[in-house]
Amino acid sequence: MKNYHCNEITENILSKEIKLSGWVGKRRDHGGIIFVDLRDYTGIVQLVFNPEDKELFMKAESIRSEFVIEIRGMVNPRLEGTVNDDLATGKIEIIVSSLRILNKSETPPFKINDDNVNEDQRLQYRYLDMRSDKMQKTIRFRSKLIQIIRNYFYSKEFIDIETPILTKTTPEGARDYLVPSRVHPKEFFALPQSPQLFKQTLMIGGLDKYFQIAKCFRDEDLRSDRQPEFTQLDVELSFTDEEEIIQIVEELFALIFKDIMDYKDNLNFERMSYHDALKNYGCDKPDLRNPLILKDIKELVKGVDFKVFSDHVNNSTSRIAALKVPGGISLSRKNIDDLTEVVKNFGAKGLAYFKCEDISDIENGIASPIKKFLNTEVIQNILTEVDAKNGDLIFFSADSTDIVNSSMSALIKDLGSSLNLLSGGWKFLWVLDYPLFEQDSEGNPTSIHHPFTSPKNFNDLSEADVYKIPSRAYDLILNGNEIGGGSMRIHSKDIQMKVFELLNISEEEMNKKFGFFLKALSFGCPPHGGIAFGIDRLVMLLLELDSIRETIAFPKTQSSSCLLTNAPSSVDEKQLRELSINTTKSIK
RNA sequence: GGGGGUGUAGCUCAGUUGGUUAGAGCGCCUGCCUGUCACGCAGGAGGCCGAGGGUUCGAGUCCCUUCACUCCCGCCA
Repeated sequence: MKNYHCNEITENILSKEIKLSGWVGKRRDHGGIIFVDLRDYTGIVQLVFNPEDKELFMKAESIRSEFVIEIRGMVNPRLEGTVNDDLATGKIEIIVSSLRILNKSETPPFKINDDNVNEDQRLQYRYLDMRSDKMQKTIRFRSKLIQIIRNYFYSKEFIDIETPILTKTTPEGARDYLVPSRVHPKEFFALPQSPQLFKQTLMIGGLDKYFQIAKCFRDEDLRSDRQPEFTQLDVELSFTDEEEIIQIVEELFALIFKDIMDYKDNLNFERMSYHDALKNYGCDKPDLRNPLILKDIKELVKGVDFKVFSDHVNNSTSRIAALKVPGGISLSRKNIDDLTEVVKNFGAKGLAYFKCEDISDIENGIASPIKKFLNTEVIQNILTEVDAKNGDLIFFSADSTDIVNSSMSALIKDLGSSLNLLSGGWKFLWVLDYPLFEQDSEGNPTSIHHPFTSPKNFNDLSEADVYKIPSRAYDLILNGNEIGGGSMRIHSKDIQMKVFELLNISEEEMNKKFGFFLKALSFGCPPHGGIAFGIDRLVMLLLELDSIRETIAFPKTQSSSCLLTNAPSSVDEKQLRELSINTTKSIK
């Protein structure tokens, strides 16, 4: 006899005897008749226990929530007036003839599909949480996504290669998770932050088209979209260029959206330079669904005797920007105070604004706490620059370029969602023309992507201003979230050494850390490039989930612990001795 | 490393200016109930108020320390 799933029980198999197994969702005992909602991952079906069979009925009285049962019974149409339209199987029910209790269950700490349970409870009892419709849907979606990705790359004759999890520590970048070597006292493996050097080495090894669904590890602080171990789609090709990689990726996303997103329209991939992204949106991952854009007004406030502006007018590392919010006049004092807190988070000192009540009358029609510092001509020029209309609110930010950009992009993001300004569904954006380097907090050059990214032209490396050297990097942004990034790589040892040199890495240091790779580059490395995507974050975006933890079966909490297993945990002295390890902090 | 929020029954929460025996809904247990599907009715059990310290005649409530969870900044080549 076939073992059915709950959603397979339909009016097509009426009066047929079937076998069904699953979990008890809910028992409704009416004394003379018992109803049980039987649940599996496909849905719920109602079982009916009648009192004629005394033994069966008594057994049914003993079952409780989350018992695992197997039943045999007859599929019956429901009596008139007892049809449940809220249930997919609400037109039928199963008259049970035999019941096997396959396993009992403790009373669960929370109901399976209760969506009002705190996350720490759900993580502690992840196996119960997983029985919920939402988790089932997410985890199965993730599996299908990975299946599509694998099939796509296999069909394009890419090969799937596993790279090591125990590998060599990579300096710079994120902190590594370290694994002590027992055989080599005082030496450590590191878990990979990404398979970057291995995949490039594969190219040198003549494995032209590589992909991997790779686990990566970074020992940094967590966020709602960041986990210490995560899964990356990693791709690398030889004898290729940016356009080919972009085309491969766009084709993949077209397939994903068609197959599992139920999306009929053609996807539209826009392109924007890094420079334009920062200028218009203050960040390199703009959300194109958001209509708000920044305008530079430094030139317009040159002669203004107002310290907030004048401090930055002649500073080349400062920016003065205006942000017009159409209809923003309706924002209350409280709203604006809250937004001020948002920008203060990013180091901004405050948030000045104009309320445009009547732009034809600058004397009386513009309300602003900073109006007294500005003459009519300056105000008029600003209104013209942002193309203000009556009812608009204009925010101002003046500070170092970094602070203006980060605070104003946060403001744009906040206003976009709080004022419901987002429109247009799925917006993909390629950000191109990144510089090779940016300045770190100590004023030294650091790679925007990673030090293996190729400069646009090799002789660009002799450019006097290192921050102007263009690179061959590209990022893919979806609705304001970075989902993938890649580049054409350096394939010449000399260029690679030159880039290390510009990053102030001594020859001795580069040989110690990357010697194996520099040597490999010298043995006929083909031109190559690739890209990588964060799978967890992609699932989160596609399913519009609040946190990356929802996409991972067994995620870590914000303090990088696992509530299910209580990892990490202390270890025996004996284990430590074997590894030649002394701990410096006492165990809590 | 820094800032914000939360922590009271199994779950989700309320708890006033410090003042008798700390509450509710759901869940759980017992009994009754033959058409429910948020079943109904009656009764019942269940609390180191996250932990430690302090102020006070008296602390869930005030103060200090600490832990856990969470959001954000830094960080994440």
